[in-house]
Amino acid sequence: MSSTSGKTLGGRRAQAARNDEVILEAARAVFLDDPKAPIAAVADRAGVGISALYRRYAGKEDLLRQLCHDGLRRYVAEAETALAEPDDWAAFTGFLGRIVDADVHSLTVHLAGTFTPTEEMGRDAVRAGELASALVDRARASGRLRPDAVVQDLGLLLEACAAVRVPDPERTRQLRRRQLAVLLAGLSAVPDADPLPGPPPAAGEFDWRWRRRE
Amino acid sequence: MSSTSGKTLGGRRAQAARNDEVILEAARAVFLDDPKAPIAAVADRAGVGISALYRRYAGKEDLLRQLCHDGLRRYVAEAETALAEPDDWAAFTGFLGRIVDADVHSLTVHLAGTFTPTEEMGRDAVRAGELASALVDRARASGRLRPDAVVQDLGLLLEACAAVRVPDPERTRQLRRRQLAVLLAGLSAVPDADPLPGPPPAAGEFDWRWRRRE
DNA sequence: GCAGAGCGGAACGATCCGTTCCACTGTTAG
DNA sequence: CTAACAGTGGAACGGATCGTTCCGCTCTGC
Repeated sequence: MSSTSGKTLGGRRAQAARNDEVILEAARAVFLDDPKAPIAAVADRAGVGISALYRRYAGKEDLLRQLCHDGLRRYVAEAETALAEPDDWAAFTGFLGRIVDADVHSLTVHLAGTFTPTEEMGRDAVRAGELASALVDRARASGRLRPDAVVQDLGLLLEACAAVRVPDPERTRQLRRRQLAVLLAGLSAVPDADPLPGPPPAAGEFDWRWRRRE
Repeated sequence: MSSTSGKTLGGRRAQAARNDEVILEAARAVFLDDPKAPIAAVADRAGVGISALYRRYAGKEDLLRQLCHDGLRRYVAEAETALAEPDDWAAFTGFLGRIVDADVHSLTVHLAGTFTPTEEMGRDAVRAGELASALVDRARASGRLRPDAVVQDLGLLLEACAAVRVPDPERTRQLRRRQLAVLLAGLSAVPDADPLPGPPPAAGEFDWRWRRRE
């Protein structure tokens, strides 16, 4: 098609550039469905050969790390968006809705432990925690969130939504929304409610997920 | 020790009888932790050799089937116990608490699809569904359960609790109890509550889990 | 004392999977 | 026009894993 440089490349270069995107998309879909899927499954799904993968990533671990880091960045971005929302409760629920819809939890937590994390990921994880804390604090201060809810309950909530899973992705999204609605109703402040039982989840209690497994 | 027949066997026979129990217990623990653990892990955990396993079960599939069926029977038994409880809401919540504590959900659903089920299991599954329906209907009729909750929401709830998982089993139980409390609060009837979104989970929508995977 | 039930665990064969490697193809610089 | 080569498909390789079998040993029950 067109020539040496400019917006739209033609021929081989364009195909390569498009493959960058196609491969990442396929990897997301495949590893979301099964965190320990073989790398060949990603290639198949993307409709490319295995070489196309290894040209871009040093190995499986590299791809997984990138995918997970993308999820983490998305989490941070959505949290920042939410903090800009004036309504405290809407910020909280809107944030969770978007995270659930985008399946960010599966991208991060379920992939963790399959690779050695970078230091930058550690920093982003800390930042994610801070932002989440801010959102929870605001929601609690607004009086809409029950007083005995803590930040770590977000982890339980997201895990609960991510656990919902049927073959059809769109139906999965609907059912997760329903699950989220139940959980949010359960986390809403109501007068004379029984307090939540047991010691609340503590900071760092879920850190083991990030340590290398296997 | 003692002789040919009687309550307490001594020696080899006794060891064999005890192994029956030890092996089942080890299998439960191992496969609850990882549904596709190798069979050798069960032997190790039980402190026996692999032969001791194969003497009792035709193969891995056989063991998994038995384990799953045990879970199903436990589910049915707990549901029957619950139906005998006069207080409608206590029957409902008590049932769920016991199922969550015993991790029956992991024993059944997470093991399903790894073996070809027997007809008897099919019948037990139907019965389990009927009993669960009865419990939900009673809870809803009592006015304590929100009107737009359906039986299949129990599946989502149990999945959500089973998804909570930390290395320490006792702590896992505590956190699951907390999760259960949130979900039950969310499923409780409150005046002027927003209805749950989306088409509710339908009958048979989760049957695919029981079809053979891999 | 002996037949054999019960057992431990090595060995085997079948997959499965990450990674490497090579032949091929269309593009692009000169 | 053509030589180099970036980009690619996919076969092949080596290692790991796991279910199952098998053999030799022990200790019991008669």
